[in-house]
Amino acid sequence: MTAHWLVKSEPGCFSIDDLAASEHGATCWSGVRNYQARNFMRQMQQGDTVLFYHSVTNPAVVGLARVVREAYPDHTAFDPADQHYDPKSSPEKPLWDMVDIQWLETFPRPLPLPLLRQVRGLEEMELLKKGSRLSVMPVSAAAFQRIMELAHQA
DNA sequence: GCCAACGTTGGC
DNA sequence: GCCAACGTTGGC
Repeated sequence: MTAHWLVKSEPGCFSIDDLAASEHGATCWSGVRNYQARNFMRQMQQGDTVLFYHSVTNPAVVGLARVVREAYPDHTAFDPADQHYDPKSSPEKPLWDMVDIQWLETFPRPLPLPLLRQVRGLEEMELLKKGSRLSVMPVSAAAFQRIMELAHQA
């Protein structure tokens, strides 16, 4: 059974265009330094679909990707020069994981956060909950369906 | 730019 | 184990 997820990224840092422009449209989703988000990534399976969300600037769900490699150690945590360096993680005892995701599509029209807040049936989405700061979260099959419909409405 | 909400750290 | 202080996220 395919599961559905949502990942957040600041477009100024890494946008869906950056993903699409990556080699094979794929990238490692590194830099996650939150246990809850990490644990969700560990549950991701190859082929799971991933909604791509732009945070901060024009917050919106902007496209779709899929998991092409399941969780493995995030090597950026080992590099003292990396922005996401974490001395508590080492190649011998990795603390943080990442997955690889691949671009599938950029929606013909992005779905802005204020719009999503108005959609009946999405009220329970983690994304829409007050104070939600999770950067990786599960999405129910129903919510996923609804969002895909909205994204492709004429 | 402001600030609310949240997670983490560290003193005790 | 508690909790205050701090840093970060992210909407507005």
